[in-house]
Amino acid sequence: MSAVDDKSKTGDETSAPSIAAPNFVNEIIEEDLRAGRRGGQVHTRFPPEPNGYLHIGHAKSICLNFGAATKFGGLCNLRFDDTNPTTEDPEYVASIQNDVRWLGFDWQDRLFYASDYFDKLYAYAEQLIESDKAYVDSQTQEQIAAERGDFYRPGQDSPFRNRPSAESLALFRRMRAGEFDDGAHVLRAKIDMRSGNLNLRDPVLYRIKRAHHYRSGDTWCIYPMYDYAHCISDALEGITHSVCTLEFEDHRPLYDWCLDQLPVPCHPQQIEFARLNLSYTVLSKRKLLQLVDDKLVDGWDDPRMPTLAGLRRRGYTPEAIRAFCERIGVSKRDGVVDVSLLEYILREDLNARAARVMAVLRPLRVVIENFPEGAIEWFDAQNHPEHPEQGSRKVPFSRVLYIEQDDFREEPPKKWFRLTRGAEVRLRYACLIRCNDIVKDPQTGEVTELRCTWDPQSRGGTASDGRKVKGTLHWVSAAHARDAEVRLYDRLFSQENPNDGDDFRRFINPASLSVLRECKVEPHLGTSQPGDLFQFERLGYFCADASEHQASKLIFNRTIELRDSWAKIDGKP
RNA sequence: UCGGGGAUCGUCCAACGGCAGGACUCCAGAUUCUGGCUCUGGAUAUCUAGGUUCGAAUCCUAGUCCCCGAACCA
Repeated sequence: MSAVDDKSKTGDETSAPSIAAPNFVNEIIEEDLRAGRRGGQVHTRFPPEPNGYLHIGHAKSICLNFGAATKFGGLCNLRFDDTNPTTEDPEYVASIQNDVRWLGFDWQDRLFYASDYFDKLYAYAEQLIESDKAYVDSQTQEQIAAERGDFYRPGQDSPFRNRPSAESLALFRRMRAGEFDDGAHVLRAKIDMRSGNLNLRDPVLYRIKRAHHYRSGDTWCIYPMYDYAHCISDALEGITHSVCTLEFEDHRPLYDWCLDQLPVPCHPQQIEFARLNLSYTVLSKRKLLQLVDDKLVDGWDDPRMPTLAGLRRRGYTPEAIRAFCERIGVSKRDGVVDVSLLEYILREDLNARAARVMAVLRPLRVVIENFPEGAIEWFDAQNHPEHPEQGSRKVPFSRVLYIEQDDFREEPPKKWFRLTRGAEVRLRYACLIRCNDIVKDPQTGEVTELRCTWDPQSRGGTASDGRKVKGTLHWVSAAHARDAEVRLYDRLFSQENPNDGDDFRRFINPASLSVLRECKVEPHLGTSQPGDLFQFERLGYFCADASEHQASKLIFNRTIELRDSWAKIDGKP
């Protein structure tokens, strides 16, 4: 895991999240404020369970919750919903805090854990029993399940449902004291076994689970269930608007029921929105975990992962992710956002900020025959043509250069602007060259070298006689170039909806990563630091790998290609 | 067959009884020392059927389709 180290900010840019765009959640909050409800306060929370890394779907929720708080002058808490010790891990707790901070949000001193409320939750549970709103059921899990009925048949009351509350209380205390085996008893709410909403058919509130909790250790052997713990945690923190995803919609009556039975400080309003789905991507914790466990990717921060850690290592900026979350909006319709929107916003952000450099990924040797051996010309190259204030740098030019193999074709197709025998092109920021001859490997017939001449009158890139060339190529001087490894990342899945079939893993794109080990980059890149972002001119946006890049071994990740309209033309018949 | 939710360009989001709009994608063109960026133009939508109304994406009625729900997961 790479530390939070945001190299992506340029000096004059602020990382302050922009004000949340209007959406139906904000409209509800605004209306509450207008009507003077909830004491005129806005207090939200982001409540992850620490059982996996955060992904871009969580970013939507984070932006919504923190964004609403910011927009209305309120607060947003970070709370770990850690009520299931068997799946949770401190590694996740650390990564989640790291990622939320990196995204640009601040919970200040309001970092909470549901596990810190275990005492209070337990005391409330005793109250529930005393007021005959909950009872201890001593049936097996199977019996309870069978009794619950199904969608079409009502449930049946448990034989223990009318157990005297004193008896339930005594049993519950013994559950807590560790006198029973796992599963021997559960605490259930006494609601309505015939409800059409299965969540109200006497849901389990507490279960016995002898598992070591990463925070509370072995203090507890009973743990509260989500429906019971979440609403009370919200109330204890004074949450006004409890925003969650659509699948909790029919849990809302239970959320409200619990709070109605107890003398909690307040009764937050649960509001549900549609979770993010992205084309060519999986966003379920289960599947992401499987990718990691099965080593189909290189960990949670593999640059192909939609995790915030993966996106960060890939070269995404927090600003781009936030802009994306704003742009997709918030609604109750479940849909699939086209990943090309994410890519568009990424390019938009990177185009504005990334310094331009030249790098040759698949080198083809070029000899400038009329350029003296050992001589060097230094040309001035702009760091960012759209931001001249970012200055320029000197790039060395000499007799032997490298250009991209893709930029030469012996038999050029129509509309070919690049190099071919007899053609003239510009080397970016340098000069015009013409290709006179080609050298081939006598065995393979592969083109191994281009023999060219330069026009000394075109120094800087424009011909003295005003003649135009259509093609401009990037290049590096062979003698001055640094070697680099470049990792070309592409979409992890080749199927638009990888969740479609029986096994999402068969849609993994076999070309999602290809490693190029013989790349040549301009000397300037020798001083680049892990995390630095660049545009390799004419190729795409790249970042120095956050964990493996070093001065002695340059490693760049391709964040995203530049749009390539030539590929379209070239691809046509 | 039960409960909850949702249906607007290919995709996402707007329009809150008064000209269906924006963004992405796609197509065409201009510009360009990045076949990038930028700019211009174009294509494409109100689930269906009735009703209310001067006027309906919006209100009413009846359908249709899609999503979620039967963990001692969250």
